[in-house]
Amino acid sequence: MTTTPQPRRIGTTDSKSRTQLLDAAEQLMLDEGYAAVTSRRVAAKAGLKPQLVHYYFRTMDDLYVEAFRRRADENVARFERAVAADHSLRRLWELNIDPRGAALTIEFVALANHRKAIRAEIARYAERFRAAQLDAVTAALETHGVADRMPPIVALLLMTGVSQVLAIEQALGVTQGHDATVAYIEDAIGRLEPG
Amino acid sequence: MTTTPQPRRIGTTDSKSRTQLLDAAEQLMLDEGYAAVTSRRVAAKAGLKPQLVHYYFRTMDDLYVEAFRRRADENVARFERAVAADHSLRRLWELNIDPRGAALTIEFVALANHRKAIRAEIARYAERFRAAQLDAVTAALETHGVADRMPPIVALLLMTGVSQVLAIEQALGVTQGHDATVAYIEDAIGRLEPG
DNA sequence: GTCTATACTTCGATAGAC
DNA sequence: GTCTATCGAAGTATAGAC
Repeated sequence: MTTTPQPRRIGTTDSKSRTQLLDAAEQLMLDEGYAAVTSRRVAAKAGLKPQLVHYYFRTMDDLYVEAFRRRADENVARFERAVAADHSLRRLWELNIDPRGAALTIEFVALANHRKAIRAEIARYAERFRAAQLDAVTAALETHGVADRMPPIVALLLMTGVSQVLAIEQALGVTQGHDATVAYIEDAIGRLEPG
Repeated sequence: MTTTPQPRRIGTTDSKSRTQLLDAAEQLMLDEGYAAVTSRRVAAKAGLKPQLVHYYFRTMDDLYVEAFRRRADENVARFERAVAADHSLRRLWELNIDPRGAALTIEFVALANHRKAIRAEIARYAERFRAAQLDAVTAALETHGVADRMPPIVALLLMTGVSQVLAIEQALGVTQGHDATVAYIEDAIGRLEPG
């Protein structure tokens, strides 16, 4: 008994409707969370019929994965452009502390907690992004001659962690100590990179 | 035009069915995410009829808030017991690095992003927990005479951030650099608190 | 390649029986 | 105080018309 490969039943990748559906899905997830990203609501926001969601994306999972991948690719590209232009520790910190998209990240991570397809996709992305960031941090710390005192991967995880917490709490409206923490880190960076 | 106060339509707080529903909701949220916490599925898991959810909790939001509050109260109590028995930096770190409940936290934060009632409840809890932890960190850093080099609130946010990132990535199956980071922090604590 | 008609499942919530 | 019968809306997905 072999598994019959599902007919993909999918339109061209550059279809206008397809792009509209992805845009609508992303906006909905941002505004109301992943539970609001249903075929009916996505279609309504895109001004299309609900059945089209299943034409362009066979299942809702496929839509989620596509939406995530599109955003992830864009993020990696943006990061690489920024770092190529200015590979300082300060620039890296600025990129991390930007809370745009933090809500989107939370939603996708929550989704990943119980959808295998999403989890695999996010893990792949996380590793790709981590590797790119690690290169940048390593180069910076070695330039400043402090890579032996703090391993670059540790610095990176600390930076990632603190910016994530700040973003989450900011969304909740809890901001006690945020300014002090940002100041502390920027002060530390300033000692390595004056000006 | 005054707002008619909704008849609360709620059973006694210590009803057995009520507790079963809360247990089922929590388990479901943990296993499959908040989107799976529907009246029908919660009831099925508790071995009860779906309509009972609306009897004990008028709306689904009320159920979410109740479930969160119950867990939050328990967490705060557990933290205070642990810290009262041993108020070292090491014990605090151990409590934070424990990834149990990280998935639950993600789900609730995701819910909070688009449900006002949940957001308010989580924010209240976050502030309560932050205050309790800050007391402990402050006491520890002052004991070790390093509170002037690193403000306690900064140390706390760094610790919270790093343990949160480790927990999330662990759930995703991404663990590069985790051991090194834990070792780095435990080494730093070890220098302050030998043994 | 694009979209519609349609099937069937599950949702939250209320009214009212016991 | 506890639970059931029932409603209308919304969910995913497929088969097939153009």
